[in-house]
Amino acid sequence: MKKPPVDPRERILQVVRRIPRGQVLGYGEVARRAGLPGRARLAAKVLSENNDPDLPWHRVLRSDGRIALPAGSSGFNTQVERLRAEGLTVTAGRVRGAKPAADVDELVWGPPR
DNA sequence: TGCCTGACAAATA
DNA sequence: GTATTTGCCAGGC
Repeated sequence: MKKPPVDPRERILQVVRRIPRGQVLGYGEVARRAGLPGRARLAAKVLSENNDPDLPWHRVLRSDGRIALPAGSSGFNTQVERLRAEGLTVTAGRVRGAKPAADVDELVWGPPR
């Protein structure tokens, strides 16, 4: 079986990396799928520390479906632009047209046996 | 070792 | 629908 990284940070990055284009996840959801229930804030910190251009961090939103970063910020601007580029609609920091990536579990943990 | 902060979540008004 | 408060856990100093 595939053994996921032991480092919590790596696991979170792994989950975020498997989010399909046009789909989004919440910090709490990402943490839970990474095997770290209740570590939503840790996921946020990890994303804030990350510097990987290939990491679709912009697909990670708050439980309210809102952009986590403050409107007007550089990160906020980038996130909105990227989401729109994927066919989604962003209004007032809110994301529309996107649905929770429920099938990410299989993408992360491999084939569903 | 102890205190403060944080790209959060859920509940309440 | 938004604004506030409380709780949870890890990381940094």
